[in-house]
Amino acid sequence: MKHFQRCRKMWLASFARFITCLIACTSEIDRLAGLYSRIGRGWSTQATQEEKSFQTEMVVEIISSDDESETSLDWSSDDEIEIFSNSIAPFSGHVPKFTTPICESSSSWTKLSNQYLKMGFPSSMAFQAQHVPYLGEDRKHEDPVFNSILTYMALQKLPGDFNQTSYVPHASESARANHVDLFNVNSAPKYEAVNFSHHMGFQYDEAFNTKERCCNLKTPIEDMVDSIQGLDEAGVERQQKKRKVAGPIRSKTKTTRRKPPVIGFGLPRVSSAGISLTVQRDIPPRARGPPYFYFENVMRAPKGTWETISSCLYKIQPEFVDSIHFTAAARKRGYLHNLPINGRFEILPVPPSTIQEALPWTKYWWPEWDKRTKFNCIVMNNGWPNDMDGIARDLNNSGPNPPEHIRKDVLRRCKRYNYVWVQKNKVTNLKPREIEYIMGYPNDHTSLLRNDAKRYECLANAFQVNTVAYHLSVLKNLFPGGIKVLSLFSGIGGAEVALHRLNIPMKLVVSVEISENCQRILQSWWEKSKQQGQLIHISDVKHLTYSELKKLMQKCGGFDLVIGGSPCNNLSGNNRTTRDGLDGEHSSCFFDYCRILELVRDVGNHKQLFIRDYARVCGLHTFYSSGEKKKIPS
DNA sequence: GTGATAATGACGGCGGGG
DNA sequence: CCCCGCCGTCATTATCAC
Repeated sequence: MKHFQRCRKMWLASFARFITCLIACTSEIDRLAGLYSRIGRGWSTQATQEEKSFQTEMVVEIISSDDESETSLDWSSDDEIEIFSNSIAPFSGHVPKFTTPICESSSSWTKLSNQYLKMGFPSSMAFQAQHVPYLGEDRKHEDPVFNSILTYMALQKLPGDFNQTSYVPHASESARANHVDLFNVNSAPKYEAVNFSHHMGFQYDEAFNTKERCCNLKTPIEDMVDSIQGLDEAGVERQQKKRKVAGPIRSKTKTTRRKPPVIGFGLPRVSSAGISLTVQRDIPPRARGPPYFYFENVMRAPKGTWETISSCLYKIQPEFVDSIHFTAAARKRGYLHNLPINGRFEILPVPPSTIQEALPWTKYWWPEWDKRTKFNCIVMNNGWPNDMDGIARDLNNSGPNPPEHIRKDVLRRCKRYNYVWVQKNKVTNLKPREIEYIMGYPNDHTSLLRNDAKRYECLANAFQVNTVAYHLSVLKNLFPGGIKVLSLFSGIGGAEVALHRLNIPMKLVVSVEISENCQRILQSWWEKSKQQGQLIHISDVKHLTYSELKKLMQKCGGFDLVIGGSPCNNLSGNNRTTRDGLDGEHSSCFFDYCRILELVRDVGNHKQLFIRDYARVCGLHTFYSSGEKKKIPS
């Protein structure tokens, strides 16, 4: 098996290289065509109908895991797709000459700026264009400038929170040497370039399509490889050889059960175009919506955690999704919900899918031996100056070709803290606005916090908007007139931003969030994005008692969606001191989520509540200690 | 008190090798 | 099947300067 896996990897890598060549041609044509056609007609304020329908067509549903009985679910998983995407070289490797870093304090108009002005770009943008490191004598590489300007234009014309005013660098950011912060690139949509993963998914699946295979993640990877074997006969020969040595693969899979992959029920960029697949998901009748619910938490929780979560939430199987399929950073999370899973679509614009697309200016100092194309999970600890200086010291002391052990150590630290290259041999961590961009939030969403550490904390605890929006997109047709949301553990409002990006009107949002900073951020965004509905803040889930909730629901007429990701502090692998599982101080709020969800459902259905219902929901856990017991009607 | 800086492993999945 | 090393992880806490 291991021989075969190695062989499979090699084969997939070679196939990826083939596709890369193919795409290098097609995407360049597409890109240029798109670029110049947009120059002609300008940017549309929103995605065109064609773009929308194309996106919709790309949506198919794929079964992600084996259909075993719920008693023998195995929540651990691996990611076959990642192997595929990671086998691709990060970028071409051609690094244009860039000798003089362009200083942000430069105020003179360059010839190029004037050219852009003549083309009709606003002066502010033309001015910013000269701050891009592509400029200089090597004029072959000015396309990225164009792209940046165009994305900025799209940004300016996007509705709602994406048409913020121009970015003025803070003093601290200005001091960030050589890091040319092409302001709105950070929050810019990515219309201009054909998304690589997107293409990969399309082409990859096309290969299946031509073989008339059902592209189904339930299909063993061996079959997938078989189905595209025609493209690489040599690979098949190698595979067959290995098989002879290693023995029949399928007989082995009977004894060693394949774990479900780290992807959910169909992902847009790893699915096939034009193949309609449906998913039969077993949701017990008593769990069906409305009201709908959506729960999120870390995938790599201590053993048994997701079994407990599932058993408390109607034994529905969670879908495990890595946001790496939606943006440039990994974020392995479990999502448990009773939403429909057919008819999902991605929100536009799609975010950049690689580091190089998200932060293009880092390419120039990016050493060829750093093969990263994706960030690891965005966490609170982003490294510290001493560590970054240490990397520079190590590399400077080791000459132009650092030895293997130095490279390995540097790479390990870069991966751990998501460092990016901003000078020769110099790295720095991601800045808050860059994280906002990758996480799918509007520019400066958290900027009212002056403390960067607090911003990092808020963002590390937030939803990845594109991923969540993909799941919530099915609500668009269900609630055309607007939706009433109970948002538990709202944080910085990932769910709200996602709904807004989906253009689903929020008639009412009751946000339960204990952090005042997060409340302020959500309130600020709510006003800034000119929401028409009502936003109510509640400070703590513990305050949302039966009587309070009943009062609330009588006033508003019930909720359509209960959404939230309970605190992960005691579940995260990063926690070295208090990783206590669901019994932990913070993570036990999960049981409050269950309690409130059940209340919403029962009050909404005008059911009479019994103590045994609470006991069922809460187990023998925290609920009875919160003083609520006395208020339970008997 | 606040903010910046810096240091602190364990756990579980995974894959290679015997 | 087991062992072992590698890898990644919505974090917490002590210390110091202001």
